Amino acid sequence: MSGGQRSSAATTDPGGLGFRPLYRQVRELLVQRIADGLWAPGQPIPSEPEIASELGVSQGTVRKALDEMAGENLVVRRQGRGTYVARHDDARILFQFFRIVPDSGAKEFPDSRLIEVAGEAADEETAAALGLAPGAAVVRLERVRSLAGEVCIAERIVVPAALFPGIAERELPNNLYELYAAQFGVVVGRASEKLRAVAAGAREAELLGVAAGTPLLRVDRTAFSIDGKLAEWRVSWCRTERVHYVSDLR
Amino acid sequence: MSGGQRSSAATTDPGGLGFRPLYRQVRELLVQRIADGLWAPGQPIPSEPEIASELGVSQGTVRKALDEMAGENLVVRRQGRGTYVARHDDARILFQFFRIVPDSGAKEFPDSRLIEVAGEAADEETAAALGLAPGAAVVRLERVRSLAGEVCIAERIVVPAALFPGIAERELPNNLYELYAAQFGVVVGRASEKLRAVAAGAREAELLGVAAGTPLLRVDRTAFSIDGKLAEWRVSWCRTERVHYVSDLR
DNA sequence: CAGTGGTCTAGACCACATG
DNA sequence: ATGTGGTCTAGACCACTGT
Repeated sequence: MSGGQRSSAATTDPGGLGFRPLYRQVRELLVQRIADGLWAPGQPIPSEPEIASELGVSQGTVRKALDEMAGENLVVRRQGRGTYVARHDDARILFQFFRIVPDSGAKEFPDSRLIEVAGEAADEETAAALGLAPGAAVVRLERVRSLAGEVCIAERIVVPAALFPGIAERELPNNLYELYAAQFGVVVGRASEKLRAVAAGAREAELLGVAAGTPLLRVDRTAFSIDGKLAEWRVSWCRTERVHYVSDLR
Repeated sequence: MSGGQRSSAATTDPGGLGFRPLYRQVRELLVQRIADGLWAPGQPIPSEPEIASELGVSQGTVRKALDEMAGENLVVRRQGRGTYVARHDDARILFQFFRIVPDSGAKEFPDSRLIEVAGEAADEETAAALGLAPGAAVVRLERVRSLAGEVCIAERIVVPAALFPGIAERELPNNLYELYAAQFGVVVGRASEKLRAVAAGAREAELLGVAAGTPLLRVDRTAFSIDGKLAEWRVSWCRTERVHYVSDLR
């Protein structure tokens, strides 16, 4: 095995169908260990040489797998220290999942005031959004969020009860994704948002203290765990007189 | 020079200040060649071994530079064929810079109807947005765009006249970024958007055929060329009854 | 077939963090 | 001093695309 490629499942693909590089197989294995909670958020994982010898591949292959994972914010690499499983701490949420920013001033984590939390059966729209059967058990949560001391977001969050057993009876923190990961092993890895301008309805107008009909930014988010499960449906209505939503195109 | 690191400007940094890896220096050089138009959009660049021997570095280092550039959509790599300078064709614009999508149905390139184009002096707001001195020469362009046959976007675009000499006298295509690159050597590499919900003013209401006061999604875009120059300021007002803006968080 | 980018390995040295 | 990740090199082989 001096230079040259190992003969493994990855090489020679006479069928012509899928060809999976070795480093992707390694990546999948490592992601699985995080998804399974074998390596916990905030903790260091074994060093590159350790993983390489354990799996019988070269350090370069492990490196490539970890580099991809770092690019997806699954791990954090710190030169001289080690590679750590990423945490959903406030800083990360702010950077990765929270796009609403005061017009003048830096990003900050919004305060939350809980309005209601209730277990219920999914109606048709909810079931479709979460990929569940109509009538499946879900937990709905409503809250109002403030930025720079001003109420500006009304939020309705719905999650499958099956993924978060007993969540309705819990104390709910401001940062929900950290709770999902730490208490339920559901690590949110990506989300997709759809934005629209809408007129405030009676409910939103009341919660936000604006006149009905006021233009609001409606943000419709679907969040996925790192192993691909649909984890959350969230709709936010936001007053954008003094804040805006940022989107970087690159 | 058998294995081990070359002794170059990159190694040994006793000052402790900036340390620039070799592959970043290579990357900068290659980006410059694209920005200077030495390698034109759509054309293949020399192969990895050619570049490596020209610059006296290993192929792996060139590869790492090109991989970064591919990640920023500056080049496109095609296995078995070569590496090409990325073009601002419709498909890329749609993928990278156009986020408004019909509620049901796939992404499509919007039609444009030009309303007005005029050279003028930058007012204070425009100057601030484009990083120019107030009174600097700019070109303003207004148009209305349709998706799936329905008028849904009113757009005001302002560019510095200095970067685009004579643009006001030209025929203006639907895809402006391709024109910027091909005719003026301004390659747009990234953009930043700020989104708000606003009530339609008289002007937008007229252009879009809605009642004044209708909630509209206002998208405020600042676009930068790959060498970092502020290239365009664009404000779009969008009806979002049947379309929405997508934003992927990952 | 030859040429391109893509993967994999092995080994050396550098920068960084900690003891 | 030791161990971590980061850079750089050299070389082999694989997958893909053309001739």
